[in-house]
Amino acid sequence: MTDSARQNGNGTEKKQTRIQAENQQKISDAALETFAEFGFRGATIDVIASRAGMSKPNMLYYYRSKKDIYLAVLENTLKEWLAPLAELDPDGDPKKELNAYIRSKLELSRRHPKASRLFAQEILNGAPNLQPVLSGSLKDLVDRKCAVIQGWIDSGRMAPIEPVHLIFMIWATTQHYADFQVQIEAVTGRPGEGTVLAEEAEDTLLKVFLNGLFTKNPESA
Amino acid sequence: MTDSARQNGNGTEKKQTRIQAENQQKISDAALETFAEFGFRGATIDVIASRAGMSKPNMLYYYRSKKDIYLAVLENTLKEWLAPLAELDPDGDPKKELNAYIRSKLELSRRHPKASRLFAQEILNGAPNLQPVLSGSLKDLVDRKCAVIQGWIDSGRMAPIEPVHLIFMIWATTQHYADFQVQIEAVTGRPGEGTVLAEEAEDTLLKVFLNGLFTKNPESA
DNA sequence: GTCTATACAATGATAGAC
DNA sequence: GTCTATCATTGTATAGAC
Repeated sequence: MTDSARQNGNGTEKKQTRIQAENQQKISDAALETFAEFGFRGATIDVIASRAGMSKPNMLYYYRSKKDIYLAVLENTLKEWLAPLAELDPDGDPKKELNAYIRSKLELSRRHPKASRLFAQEILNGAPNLQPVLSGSLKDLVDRKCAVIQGWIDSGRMAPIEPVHLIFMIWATTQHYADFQVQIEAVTGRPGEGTVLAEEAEDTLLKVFLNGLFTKNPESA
Repeated sequence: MTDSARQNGNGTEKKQTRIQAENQQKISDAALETFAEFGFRGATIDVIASRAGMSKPNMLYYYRSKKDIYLAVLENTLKEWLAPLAELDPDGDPKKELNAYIRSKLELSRRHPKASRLFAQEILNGAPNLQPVLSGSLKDLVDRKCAVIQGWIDSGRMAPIEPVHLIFMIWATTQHYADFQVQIEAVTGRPGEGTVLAEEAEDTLLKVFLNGLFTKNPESA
């Protein structure tokens, strides 16, 4: 099958490959949507093919199996999902750095809510495919950034909280607008406005986090 | 079938009913665990019956269908899940009230993580069974509590944030420890310690929220 | 590359003996 | 109440024509 996409002697390999790429993209989009909604086991290749606008066997011409499709979309979205945290700069101003991190995470949640829900499903399922990443490169990254935050705390530049729990707080609050979009729209009575609501949340999130972390001489709890 | 549980002339109806109740409990526990992990479509009655320690037909003697089991566990956990918010007392001290709310939500997440994950699955699936509740009684409750919080803000007793987003922030941060338990354990390198980690989070959560909301004259963001 | 037809396994649910 | 056996349906994947 990869062969048929390659056997083309006149230098127009790109043309063949483009059709393939377009279909793979359609499949990826449909698969992301479906896996994000129902998880790996709940999603069916039938529904994915239907949403991708092609027949089931044709879809399986591009990916051997349901699992192959799943792993492809999971990996596709993995890099960009972990990217923002890496930007936290030890030499920057703590308040500006955290402000930027919260904003970029919230924007990611707004722009790629399905990716967020896909990860949520994978984690809820016990992270059978992501475990190595979570306890490997992600843990390493988090450890490093916790050290950065701890450094800011030790030099008295922010409130003394537990860095790792602050990171979890930021993940939770930002991803919430993607993962629980349906609930948020229902509770606010604003169906279809998930993206707008996530935008409107930015003010409150930043106020609470930044005021909470960077106010001098807080009253004792 | 309900008949056979009732036809018992000697007043020991409780004895019959107890067996039934015990089995229903076993099924509920197994179903909660399974639906929380795989969602409605991903969970199989085979796995549920196996985890409940009984045969598939026997389980279906207690509940007609997979959907019946699902709706039962969903409803079972619904009331207690929505309870804490109702306690927010307009006449109480804002800081104490929010402190108590955050603590009770976090405790709920710690004590019933599977219930939390069950709701997460239902929401991710598009809340096909909870929609009426979300946009009905839950919306009403949230609306009322938002008014309470807005009252506190208007009287200058807490920082001017958007009440509904504050509520979402609290839901997100507390439920995160249940819903993403696998990730949290992996990232911290402390497998099996999800409950402990949620306990340890309390300090940081309360510091950020209370300092963020109740500090006078915050620096501007 | 795309389709129809189909093999084969998994799943939800029931029948009927005990 | 509980079991074994079974059935209808759905779901994954492949065969093979075009």
